[in-house]
Amino acid sequence: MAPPQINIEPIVREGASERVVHRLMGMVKAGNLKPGDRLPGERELAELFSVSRPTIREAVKALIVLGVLKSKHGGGIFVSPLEAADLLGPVTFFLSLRDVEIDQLYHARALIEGELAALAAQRAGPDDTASLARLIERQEEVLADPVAYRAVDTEFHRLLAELSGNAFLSRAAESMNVLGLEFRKVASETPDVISGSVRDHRRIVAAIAAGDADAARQAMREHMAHVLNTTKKAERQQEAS
Amino acid sequence: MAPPQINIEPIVREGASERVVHRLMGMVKAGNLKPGDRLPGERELAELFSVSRPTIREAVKALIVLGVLKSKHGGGIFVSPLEAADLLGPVTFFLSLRDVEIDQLYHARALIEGELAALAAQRAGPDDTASLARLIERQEEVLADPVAYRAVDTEFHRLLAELSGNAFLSRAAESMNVLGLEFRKVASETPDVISGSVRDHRRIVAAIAAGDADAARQAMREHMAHVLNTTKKAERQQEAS
DNA sequence: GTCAACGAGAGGTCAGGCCAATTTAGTGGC
DNA sequence: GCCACTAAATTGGCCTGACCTCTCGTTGAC
Repeated sequence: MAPPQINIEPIVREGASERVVHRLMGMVKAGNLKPGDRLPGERELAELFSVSRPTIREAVKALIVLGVLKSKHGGGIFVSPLEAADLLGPVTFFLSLRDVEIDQLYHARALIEGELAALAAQRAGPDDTASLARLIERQEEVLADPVAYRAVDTEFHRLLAELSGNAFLSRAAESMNVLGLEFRKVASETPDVISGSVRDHRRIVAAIAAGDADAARQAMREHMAHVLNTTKKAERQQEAS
Repeated sequence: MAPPQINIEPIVREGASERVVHRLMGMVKAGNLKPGDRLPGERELAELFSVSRPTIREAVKALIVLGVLKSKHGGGIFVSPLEAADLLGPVTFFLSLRDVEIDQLYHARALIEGELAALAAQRAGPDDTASLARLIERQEEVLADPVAYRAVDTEFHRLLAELSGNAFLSRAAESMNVLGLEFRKVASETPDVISGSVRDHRRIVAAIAAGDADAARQAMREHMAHVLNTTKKAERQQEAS
């Protein structure tokens, strides 16, 4: 066995752009740059750090993808609000990295979305339940249009997640919803399947409006079970064809 | 009030470099690019995506900072192992630790880890419970070494997740464990805190060995509550200093 | 057969320029 | 004097082309 704890770290020479990334990250973390602050222009930054503009652009771009900075074309570069929800993008990415087992996916969704519904029931006010009700009305208007329905449906789950107030569960639910979309072929979403979903949604909202967390969780879990059923049914039909 | 539901989203034109970022991330997610794979050269990528080399470099650099890619000077660009720590490390760097968010994080962990424990209780065989017991023995050997304990603890939760058989919940639990690591300062993990955790672990394993899913879930949730408590206590002490 | 030196190819960086969007200041009308 | 409109300066987005350094495969000498 090799001698322990050699730690030959220093071989990793830190390139210019990485230095810039770390310097900027440090400034944000230390509070020298606060959310909403505007950074100097790229040309100016290049001079400050004694590097070229492409190098600055690489570093800034990386921090934008990380969610730490935001840039407005022609406006400038700003420090993003740094809220949990904005920074959890990589979680979504990480969660999307698996071969999808449909039963597992919906077990996970039922658990997480159910909890989101329960949390929403505890926190939602009259305005919130009104917003949910409006979304359901819109769902009813597009029963015959699977594409439009899917958009409103996603919006429904997104709002529910927001109402839960838990950014971590929201992210997890979002990624799993996206994963589920892969399987829920649009073709399988017939008007009566959709109207069944809308019925589920209405029960969920009713429980939330009543402030009944357990009922909301239960309703959401049943909804997920229904979605799983129709998804698997469509899957079988496709295989048979 | 402004007219409702205008939703002028589409203004957000997706720049060239962002398109490249998303395309590459999509290829990784879809499995077209697997960990360890080598990407075409920058010049070649530029031609493939019909953009210039600096644009490619910006996108690649961003994905490197994100932990999705790695590059070796003179060697090429490779897909990274895509492990949770790599992908989420940069994020935890910025997650400001407001009490509310710590509560959210542990609410989420309790939910997901609890379900993992319950699933494990339903599926684990004698060999599995023996493995879990062995890990607990190792934990007892390092009560006084927080760093070593943390490694074994992570291994314990990882094995539990594997036994659950649900890849999505496993991933979600792993992400949240990594996110929580930033807050659980090693310094706060004193021997008696650790021995408390080991006691929790033993109760969890006992429930799993008995095949009692509800007891396992409950034990795990209490464990999470304990961890949350000590984490917040350490946080307060640090603020006071 | 082994090993060292060489070179093709890869990433890292730089310089300079054009385009597009935004901001802002100046100008004109009211 | 105030406000709306326009045009120039500013800023990010992207490209071309070049040079450097490092890696690795190959080739040649030993």
